[in-house]
Amino acid sequence: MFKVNKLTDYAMVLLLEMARGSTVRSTQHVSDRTGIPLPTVAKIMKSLGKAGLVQSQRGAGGGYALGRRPIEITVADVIQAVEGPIALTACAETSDEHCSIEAVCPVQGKWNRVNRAVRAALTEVTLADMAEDIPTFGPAPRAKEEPRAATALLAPVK
Amino acid sequence: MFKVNKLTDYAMVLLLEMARGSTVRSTQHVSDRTGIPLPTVAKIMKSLGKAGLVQSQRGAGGGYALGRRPIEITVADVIQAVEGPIALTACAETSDEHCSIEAVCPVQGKWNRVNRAVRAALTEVTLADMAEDIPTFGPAPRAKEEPRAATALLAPVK
DNA sequence: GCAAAGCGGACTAAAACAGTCCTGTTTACG
DNA sequence: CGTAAACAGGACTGTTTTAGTCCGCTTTGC
Ligand code: SF4
Ligand code: SF4
Repeated sequence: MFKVNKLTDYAMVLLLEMARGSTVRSTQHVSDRTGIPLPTVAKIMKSLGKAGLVQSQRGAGGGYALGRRPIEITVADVIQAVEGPIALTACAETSDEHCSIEAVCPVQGKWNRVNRAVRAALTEVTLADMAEDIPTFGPAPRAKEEPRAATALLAPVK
Repeated sequence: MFKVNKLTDYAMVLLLEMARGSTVRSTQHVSDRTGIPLPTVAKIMKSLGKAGLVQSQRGAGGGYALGRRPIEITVADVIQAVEGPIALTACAETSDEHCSIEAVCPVQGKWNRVNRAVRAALTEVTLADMAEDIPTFGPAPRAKEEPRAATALLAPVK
């Protein structure tokens, strides 16, 4: 089953939610909106932050906002932020690992072509593409009543 | 670390080795040639066999040969044979799984575009492409002296 | 008939992942 | 200036996947 990490998938959900406005949102808020558990949201946000995909505002009333415009964030960026380098095999040029056969393997480097093709495919699609006609989030938040009083107050924009 | 299964990688090595001639080879032989442990080779061959990528010949002097021409075997084929369907997310069209957010997730289906792009990239590269100027295998077999007496005798071709 | 080889599937150890938690730092605001 | 909200960083743990092995059965050439 060739697939992306579940956390990567979630990261995309979070980013898409955040793409709906440029206000700063707390992890709590985003968690409620998406249904993804709070600690998990926090963890993912940290990864995204390090990669610069989101900006953080610390302190009371703080939270996260997109680090750059949706059209400048590619799926490849998200994967790399959460999972690390995209390297289909241990011997790929983008990898830092090594395989046990590496010394004698005649396939050495042959995967690079595939690797590049996949990366190109992942770089083609941006957050903006995926955000197209996504209306609002699901059938409304989860349980707890809308908890955005605090954050709404200091929404920097709009 | 976005990567393919190690077994998939090995599968490619095996197929590439087999692409060098149309004779039937035993798993033992292929194992010696590639340095991949015998039981592992056997396991991979079974997967490849089910997918039709290799043909098997049972009984004494039996073994495996490619199931079709190298140009007709794509990287996507190999991945699917070993790992199962290529479905980047649980909600992808090619997936048979389901995710916990699926009901309320507005991203639903948005990954299909990415999924298709990746599959296309993987389908573009064939075994023939990867086999280009691969001379012989490594610095010679492993330890044990060349053990191909038996199989060489009944090589159907060439 | 015997031995070589594949077939199917069960099993286990090791690694990766998903999720949680805790301790510390920054910052708004009363 | 104290308090509480919120992020930062990292350790930890239970679960799931993966990689690798093994065994008993079937097929087939000699
Ligand atoms: S050296 Fe060969 S076996 Fe090892 S990762 Fe590269 S292609 Fe795969
Ligand atoms: S429904 Fe949403 S969270 Fe679930 S797999 Fe699809 S995109 Fe990911």
